[in-house]
Amino acid sequence: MATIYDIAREAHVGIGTVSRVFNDHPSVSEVTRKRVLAVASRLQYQPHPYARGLARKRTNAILAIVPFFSTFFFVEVLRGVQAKLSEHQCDLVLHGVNHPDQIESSLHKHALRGRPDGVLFFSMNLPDGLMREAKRLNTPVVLVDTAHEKFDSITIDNERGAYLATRHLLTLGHRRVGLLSANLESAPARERLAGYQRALREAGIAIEQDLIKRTTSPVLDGFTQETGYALMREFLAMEGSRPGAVVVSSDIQAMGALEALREADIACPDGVAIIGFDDIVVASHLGLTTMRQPMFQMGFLAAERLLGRMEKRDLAPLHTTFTPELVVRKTCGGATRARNEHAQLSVLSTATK
Amino acid sequence: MATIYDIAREAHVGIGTVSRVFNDHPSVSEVTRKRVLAVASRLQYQPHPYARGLARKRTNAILAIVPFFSTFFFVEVLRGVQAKLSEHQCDLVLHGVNHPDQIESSLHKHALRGRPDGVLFFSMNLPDGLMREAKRLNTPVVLVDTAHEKFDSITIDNERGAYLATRHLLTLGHRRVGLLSANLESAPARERLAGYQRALREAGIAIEQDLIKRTTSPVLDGFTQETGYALMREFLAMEGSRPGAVVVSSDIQAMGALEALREADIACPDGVAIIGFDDIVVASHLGLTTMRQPMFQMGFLAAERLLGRMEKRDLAPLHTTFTPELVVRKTCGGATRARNEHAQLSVLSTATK
DNA sequence: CTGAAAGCGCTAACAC
DNA sequence: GTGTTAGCGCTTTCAG
Repeated sequence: MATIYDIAREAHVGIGTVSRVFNDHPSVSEVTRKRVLAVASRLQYQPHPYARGLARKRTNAILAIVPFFSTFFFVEVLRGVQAKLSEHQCDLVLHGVNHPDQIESSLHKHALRGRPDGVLFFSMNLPDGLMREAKRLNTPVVLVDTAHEKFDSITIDNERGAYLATRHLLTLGHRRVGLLSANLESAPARERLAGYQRALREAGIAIEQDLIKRTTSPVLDGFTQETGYALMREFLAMEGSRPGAVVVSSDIQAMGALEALREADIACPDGVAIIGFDDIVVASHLGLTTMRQPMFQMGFLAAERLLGRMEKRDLAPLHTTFTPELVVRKTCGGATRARNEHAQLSVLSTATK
Repeated sequence: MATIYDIAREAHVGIGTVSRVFNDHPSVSEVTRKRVLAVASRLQYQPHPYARGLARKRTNAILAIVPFFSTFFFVEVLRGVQAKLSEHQCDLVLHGVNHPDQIESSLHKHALRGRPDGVLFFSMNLPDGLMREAKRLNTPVVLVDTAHEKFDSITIDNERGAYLATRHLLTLGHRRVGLLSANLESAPARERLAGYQRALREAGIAIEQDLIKRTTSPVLDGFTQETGYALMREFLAMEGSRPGAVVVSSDIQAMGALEALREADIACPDGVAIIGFDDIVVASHLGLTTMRQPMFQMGFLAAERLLGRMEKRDLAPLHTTFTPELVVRKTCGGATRARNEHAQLSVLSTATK
């Protein structure tokens, strides 16, 4: 591979000039600039990113730490991240975590060893180790789908999402609506519970504990198809007092719930209506009415914010919350939504605290 | 951040010695080694990967070019890739491609600019541009889920998979088994068709063109839920001559097919049996009997081979084929498979050609 | 505007 | 064994 020396020699200029040309430095005459560029392209010159990184003291790489266990969500977000990053000649290095417990250990070995210019941390509780390292190295971090007061974050308003989901059901005329929750140890699960309760309260409907089913399973905090199935069976076992509609705290659980209904031979919108949360890819295949999270946008914004933070590090952390958007399909009855469901901006608020 | 100079000074040794310590060079006395290590850990020293890369003339990064549109598959494979890579202190940089057409252009801007030590290329036809660049830079490439005679590849034996799927149905007693195919422009679709036909021929069953439904849709080569739905409806419209079982060329299409059945109120194993292909995550949720592709293993092996290739570049390309494995669930009737379905080695063959 | 020179942090010969 | 030195390819003063 050609280096600046090669092209400097052939273009009869100094290496400094070559460097300036490739850094859009203003003080280079148009003629020499062209000459340099010509030689460069003839020699198929490409700046060496590592040499550049060494000299500039940055790597032009951002690290994404993602949970390999929640595929649906993070891949979509990553698309958004890359969309933004590719505008900036920036590499995306991926570090997948297979299990939350494994974070601390795997992180220390790998994570910041590569000295990324910034870090995107997804969906998990920010481990102390990472936090300390990031502070020590002064590496900007933006949190996605999780939060911490000391760092920028992009999150979903779970409370409001569940509130809207519940309201949708109420609007459709349901009075007995249940909540199929997850493990309340998890913050999203708690927030979604709160939204459900608020909607009922506002509608003047008493909250019945029997209509709130939850799990203590630690596996993915209960956000699994299995718990969805099991908890729906509990609802079905209620016989006479069974709810006519159920807010399910995730699409993946909704899949299990739907299976339980199918097994029990209960029609879905008619026997029991169901609304999910997330809008994972298969939701549309299943005709699942659900609350969409604007994943691509979240990723895009996350990358944007990280890039921005790399410039101005000392501003107070910014916290942006997206509101999930209702996507009406078949599992609740009601109108079918128009086909073009994409690309709607749904920012609720960005707050500094 | 501390550098080798800092630690050399404090440990009263030369920088060469420090370097040797961190490269496990044999000729360092145990005492100085310990002293150096002590100082290093006190100063929280971490070798700078870029400086190291510059000096060693390699980046310790491998590039994965993945199709962002076939999420299910590539994330699983990536897990395998990372499992292997993490044994080698090697970064995984991700480049997602949103649409096959976009490869050439997006690649030239981004791909090898980062000078990865190796490239993993997924599921798409190897673009000429990439091929030339890789040859020019002498960067090893291994192909995953796609092949090219000049490069190593890890693929799935689609013909055999479809053959086994069809045989499963025949074993279950079906005589009229249909094939719900995709766009035959795509190699996997053609290979799966071939396997289906071979199974019938071997069983002495005449191949009826009416029992082979396909699409000409260019969208993802027809591997979509929509075509599955549409083609299954064609089968259902056959009335009297309708097949009792259908081999579907992908799980995603099988989802559509199942929906068509549900709509038509036809029971699944009993009215029409269905077998899919891929074993994407949701297959188990749906109780879909299917042919599993050992994705994690494929990724692991791909990384292993790439790492190996980085050592010995000049051997003839190796082509490894995995055979899909039958996973019996509910959509064909028959025995339910044991729960522990993971981690079985299912290599068929590695060939040099 | 442009050339020369001093690093960036580390590896790898090369002497001793 | 260990210190010294010359790069790796590029950026960035500093003169001119």
